[in-house]
Amino acid sequence: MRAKRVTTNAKDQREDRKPSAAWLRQRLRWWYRTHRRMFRWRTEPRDPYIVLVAEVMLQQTQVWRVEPALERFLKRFPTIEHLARAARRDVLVAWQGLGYNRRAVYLHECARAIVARFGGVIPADLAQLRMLPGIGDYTARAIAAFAYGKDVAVVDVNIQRVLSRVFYPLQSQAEQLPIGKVRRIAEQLLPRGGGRWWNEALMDLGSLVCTKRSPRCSECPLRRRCSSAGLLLPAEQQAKEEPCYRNVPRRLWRGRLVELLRQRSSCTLAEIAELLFGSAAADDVAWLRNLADQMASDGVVCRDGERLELPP
DNA sequence: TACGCGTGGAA
DNA sequence: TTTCCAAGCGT
Repeated sequence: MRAKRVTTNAKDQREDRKPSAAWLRQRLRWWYRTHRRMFRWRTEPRDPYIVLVAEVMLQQTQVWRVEPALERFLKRFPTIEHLARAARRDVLVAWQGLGYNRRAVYLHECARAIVARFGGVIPADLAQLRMLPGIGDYTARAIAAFAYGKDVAVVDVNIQRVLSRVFYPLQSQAEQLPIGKVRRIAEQLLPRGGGRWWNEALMDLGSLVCTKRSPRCSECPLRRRCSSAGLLLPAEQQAKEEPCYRNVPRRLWRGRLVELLRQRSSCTLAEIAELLFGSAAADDVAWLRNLADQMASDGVVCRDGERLELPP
């Protein structure tokens, strides 16, 4: 008769499930061979410019939305030199449908900085990448690993979620370990020479299987050693309030304003207030002027007196 | 550190 | 219909 394992508490029992790095690498490499996703930014040989544009587009944005936008964008701006030379307005027009229009401004300035400072060669060095506008910790690591095959641990929200769940027993689908803790784990796990495939595999697993809501644990290659397999329950939602005007969140007004200026070359504040609010009352124009000024400081619009347009 | 920043399909 | 969410970044 087999003696029952003696455990002091439930947590210790879960700790036993933690997989070794070797096991994880073997399982994930096997899974990745048959389940990896192919994208324009993953075609070989890797083009760092395509990786850069794609990674900026992918910030907080789903793949299905980025794929067609990236094709349009690359047709319009085939090289980093084309992008650097372009008018800001054309970059914002090409950004249509992606949202977070400030990213287009950052990407444009990023391209200009790379042409000016690095002769148009996108850096492979993390510190140099981090100094560029719109390139944060994630994107710098993504470019180093995916474009140049550097052995750096990439931690996006997908990888953070996968590693959090695998190494710690989580009961809510919303829970995850702090980013710093996850990065330490990720750096320990990263196989030599695995900068590309390992990070992509973890990311694909998080996107396809270890999803935030309704994770497909039964299809997961890591389920036998995952601390959270079978534990995850839906998170209780808690919406937070956004600053609104006329019952519409401020950033929606920002989006509508940029979209309006994509269609028309130039408008007065009063015309825009009429189009957006159906009213050009003094309060509405004043509120719009304030909005436009902040957007101008973000670089997504250009205000000349009472006229508003996309920046040249 | 917490907040503001777009979009539109899915739940 | 409403709510939630998706390869983050800068301030």
